[in-house]
Amino acid sequence: MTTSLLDLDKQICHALYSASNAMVRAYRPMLEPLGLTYPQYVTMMSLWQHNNVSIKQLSLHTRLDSGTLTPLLKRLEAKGFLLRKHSLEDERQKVISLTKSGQQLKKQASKVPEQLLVKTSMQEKEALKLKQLCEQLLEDCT
Amino acid sequence: MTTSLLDLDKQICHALYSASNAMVRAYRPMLEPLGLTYPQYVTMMSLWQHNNVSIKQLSLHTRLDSGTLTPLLKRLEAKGFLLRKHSLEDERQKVISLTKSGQQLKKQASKVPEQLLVKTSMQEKEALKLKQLCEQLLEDCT
DNA sequence: ATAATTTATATTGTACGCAAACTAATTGCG
DNA sequence: CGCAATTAGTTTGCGTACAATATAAATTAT
Repeated sequence: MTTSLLDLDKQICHALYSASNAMVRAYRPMLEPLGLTYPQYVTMMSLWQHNNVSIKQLSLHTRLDSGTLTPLLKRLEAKGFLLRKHSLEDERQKVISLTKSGQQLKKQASKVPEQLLVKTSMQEKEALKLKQLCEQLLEDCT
Repeated sequence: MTTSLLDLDKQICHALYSASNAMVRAYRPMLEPLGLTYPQYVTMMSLWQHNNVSIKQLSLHTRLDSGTLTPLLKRLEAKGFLLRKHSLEDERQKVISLTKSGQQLKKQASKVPEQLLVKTSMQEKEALKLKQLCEQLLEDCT
């Protein structure tokens, strides 16, 4: 049993992959009361910042692609959190707009970030470093 | 449009999630010639280190759960990279063992880590920091 | 203006990720 | 010993993730 670059325990990407999955898992019990999955929560966060946007804009901001967003948005619409109207200026586009219910959900969601932080032993400085490194990797992979 | 903890651009987890997805995407063209997806590549890396293991052991090392591994291993078996024999000592267990072809694949795979590194602007020190932070988060979420 | 190209979104098919429920083998305990 | 509890792996069902393909509207180039 020799040692090599392929050793799983040396792989940065495997650590990243596992951490991302673990993070999504940690969110689940907090998001379930809101009726959201993690990607749906990301989408709602985007819409709470910028309402009445096209799917393209939403895709750029959330980094979820349109093939993922189309069915995801249908599910959020089915839950009554948003509407998918087609744009009048450009018939190709759809305009995604929050319903009252979707807007109100933000209040409940506002407790989620702190709930998660409690779980974490990470200092703020470290956390910011992690974010910066992820963004750098993201940049390189794009 | 006010500012809040829920702003997507402030979210560490969103950066992590996006980076992980981007990383898997970046691997794809390198793994496709080997006939592997990223989780399959992770599994093969584990087996190149420790052959003839149970699914439980594989699950602990790869951090993929058994519900994911069962069908994934069937696909790797269908591709001729491994065998799923049942254990003689404990009839509940399966022993996963690489075929000749699965062992030989390691040679081709050995070029993958460097190919990916080339894409990256990250210094080795930074990369190790990223790995360490991911492992810390993983620990906290577990 | 009409054709060619580009753009926005939707659809399809394959492969995870994982909770939950299930099956079968093994262990532990009274 | 015998049965309850545990353990290993499988199955099911839902929701992504994403390449590839399709469709329709808008833009551009001729």
